[in-house]
Amino acid sequence: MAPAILALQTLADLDLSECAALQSAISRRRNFAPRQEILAEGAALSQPLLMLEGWAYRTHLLADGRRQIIQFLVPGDLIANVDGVSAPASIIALTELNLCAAPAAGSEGSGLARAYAAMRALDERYLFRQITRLGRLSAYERLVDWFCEVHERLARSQSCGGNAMTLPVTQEMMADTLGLTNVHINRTLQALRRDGIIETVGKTVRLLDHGACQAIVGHRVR
Amino acid sequence: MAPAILALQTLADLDLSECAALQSAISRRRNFAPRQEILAEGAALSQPLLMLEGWAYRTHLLADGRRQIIQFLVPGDLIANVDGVSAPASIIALTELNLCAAPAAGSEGSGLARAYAAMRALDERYLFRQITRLGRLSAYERLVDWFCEVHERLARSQSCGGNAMTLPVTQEMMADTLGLTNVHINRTLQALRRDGIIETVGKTVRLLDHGACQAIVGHRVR
DNA sequence: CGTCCTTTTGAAGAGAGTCAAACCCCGTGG
DNA sequence: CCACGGGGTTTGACTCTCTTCAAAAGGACG
Repeated sequence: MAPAILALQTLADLDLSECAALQSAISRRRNFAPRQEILAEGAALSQPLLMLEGWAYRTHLLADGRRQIIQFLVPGDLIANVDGVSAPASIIALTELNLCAAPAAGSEGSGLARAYAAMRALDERYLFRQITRLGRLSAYERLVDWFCEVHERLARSQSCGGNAMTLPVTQEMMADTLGLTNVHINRTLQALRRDGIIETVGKTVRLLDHGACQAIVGHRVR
Repeated sequence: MAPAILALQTLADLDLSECAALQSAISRRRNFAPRQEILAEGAALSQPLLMLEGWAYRTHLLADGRRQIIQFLVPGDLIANVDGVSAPASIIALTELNLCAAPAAGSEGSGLARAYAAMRALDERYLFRQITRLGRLSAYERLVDWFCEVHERLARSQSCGGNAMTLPVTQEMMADTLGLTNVHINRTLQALRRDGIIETVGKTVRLLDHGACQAIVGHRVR
């Protein structure tokens, strides 16, 4: 089963015709190479897209070269559109990736409509979380919180095995995501390894002590 | 004309019946006192709301007392809901305020539907901007950028005269919005006054040199 | 095996935080 | 009318997290 369908099914039950519509859309998927721009800032998008496989990221560039990565997009994520409104940030493929047009939701209360709505609500929740992370967490806490979030999102499409996940993300990109420098990311990762919070093998990160993560981040009141 | 209607009209043309529906909703508005909670984090919201008058803010609290203000809500802003999904952050009235249920949009391409969609897109754009602000701007730049954004949003409902606007916001709240401390906000405001960027009289702020603001913030690539 | 990207390390510096106290404004009540 | 109180603002001195700059080391790949 495609990761994207798995992710949507965790949000609402999809009936057979909806799964068929998804499969049909998937059969008309588009492929992107790493570093390829999926959507330019300021461009219009004629239809919502659904991430199928691979990673992308949404980013803002400042004229002096500073970059802020707004969020990463993983399988199951939606790229919403509003007719006549231009994209507020560009989206760039991080890995080889596939996406397709998100099939129409049908009637208001349909499973697909509910799944889309839930996914959009989740998306907003993650944006709020990113704001809190940047505004009020220390570097150490930002990394832990971010790892937890990424794990949660990958788990939704079963794209990670247990507590281990493979992140196609350089330390410089983590820095641009978390509002830090690559140097400081590097040092903070060392601290996390030293403290037995994570274990890294190449690009694979294992969250060793999920309880400790919750404790660190978990002063976040639900 | 109600500020909220003015704001929506800047986003899409509304026909007479839509204005009437808005007026009717406004006649059934609800009033909130300062500091009153409009929506608790984790609570469900049965219908979307429309801000009519006054200010509110959306906020996250951490268990150790740290606070992040996600965004301010001003007249014309929508508070979206998704059935069965709980609110990701609480909303609190900052001033005496009025809001009402957002009237149903009618058919897909109606003026009201387009206005709502455009407002939601704007909202997302401001969230992205807040992320970039927190992640990549200095304290000085954050304040300038934030003042520009607030001005733009108030102007939409004609809630500010020219370049002057009255912000019912303490320096401590600015700090919790911009990821800084109240002490540092205070010192940075002094720098802005010294540099002739802003002028303050009580809670009223005047943006003196809109060009300079654009230049400071304007390395933001459109 | 050389090249390019990424990670790692060191030393020094700056921006923002912390703590504590004074000051100011403004509404309240004696 | 003025002392009182309380939130908000301002100031000073000191600290610390994170940045900057530069260079070395590691790894993947043609």
